[in-house]
Amino acid sequence: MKLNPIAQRFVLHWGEMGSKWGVNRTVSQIHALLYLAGKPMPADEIAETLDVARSNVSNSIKELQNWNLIQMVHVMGDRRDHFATSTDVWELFRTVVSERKEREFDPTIVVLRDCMNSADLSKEEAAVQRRIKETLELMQALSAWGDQMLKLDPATLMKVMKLGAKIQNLLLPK
Amino acid sequence: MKLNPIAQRFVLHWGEMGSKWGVNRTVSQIHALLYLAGKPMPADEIAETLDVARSNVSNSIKELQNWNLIQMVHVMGDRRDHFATSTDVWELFRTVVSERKEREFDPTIVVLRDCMNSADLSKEEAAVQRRIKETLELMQALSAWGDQMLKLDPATLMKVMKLGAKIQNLLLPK
DNA sequence: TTGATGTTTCTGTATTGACAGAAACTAATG
DNA sequence: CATTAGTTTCTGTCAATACAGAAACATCAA
Repeated sequence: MKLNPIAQRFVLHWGEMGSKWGVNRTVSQIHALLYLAGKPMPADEIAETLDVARSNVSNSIKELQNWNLIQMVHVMGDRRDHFATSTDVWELFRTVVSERKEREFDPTIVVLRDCMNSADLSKEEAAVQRRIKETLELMQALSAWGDQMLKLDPATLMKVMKLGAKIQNLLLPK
Repeated sequence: MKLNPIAQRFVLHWGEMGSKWGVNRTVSQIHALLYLAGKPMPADEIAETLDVARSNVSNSIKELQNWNLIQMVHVMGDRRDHFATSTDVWELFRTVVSERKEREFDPTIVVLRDCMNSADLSKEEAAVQRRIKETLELMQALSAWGDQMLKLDPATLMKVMKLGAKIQNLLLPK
């Protein structure tokens, strides 16, 4: 599969973005490719299109599966595993946010709670205790809010976002 | 300055977290340290406390300054520059989100817009064009929403978050 | 059961980024 | 203006990660 200039630019840029956010470049590129392709692709074709080693693709696919971002599917008359991602950008967005939250946000909350419950806490100055507590509270609030937002359907979520800062008008008269 | 066990745990964990999100470990550690310390510290004391090279601290401080996360201050009777960060976790949160957005989110929007305006776009399948468009739209919506949320004061923002999914009740009767 | 096709794991190399230590530089003080 | 205290930049080393290529493994069809 040969990429047109725009698709190429998209895939390459997505790879760079991924890097900046701690995602392996090849992993992001593969996902971008499958998203644009919009149809299942076998691993060897992915490797060829992106010009990376077959084994690299294999490992990256495993990673994407762990992130629930791609599914394995089969094509009639083809023995090979094919891989596909959702073409619904909202669904992808929510999957990414939810996975990241689970593996890189919630664990921090656990650590902070742990700190708050530790016997060692009394050794710290009151101000330090307060700051840890405030950090925990902010993160918990964000976490609970995030969970609820993720449950809303895209259309509602979009409405909420469109509302933007006007939301405070709905808030006050209460 | 010697760190108590809890402070140490906090600082180390913050460093790990940073790494996962593409922030240099020392940079995150220094920021965590200054946050907990709650008072200005000179570079050499930071280096000693975290047990890293003086030069490493110097570079990391520069990075934190670029992120608007720390300020240089001076202490009476001390020639050295001291560095301090806000102890308001909300302010920190907003600074980080806003800086990240500016340098790693908005540029992607620019690239996507560019793609949409490119003459090459017609070479792509209609479905590809649509997906790029949808991606751009989602990111623009998020960006605009983020800008507005960042302008709200912490208390309001907290109320919005507390409201959570109940927000859709305010939305429907409209 | 054997060859063909496809997948996964392993091993070594290369690249990147982090970091220490030294050297160079700058500014303040007497 | 030289000495001291402090900061920044530079250079080389180290560690982590990404990656290619090969080998091992699995599955299917004849």
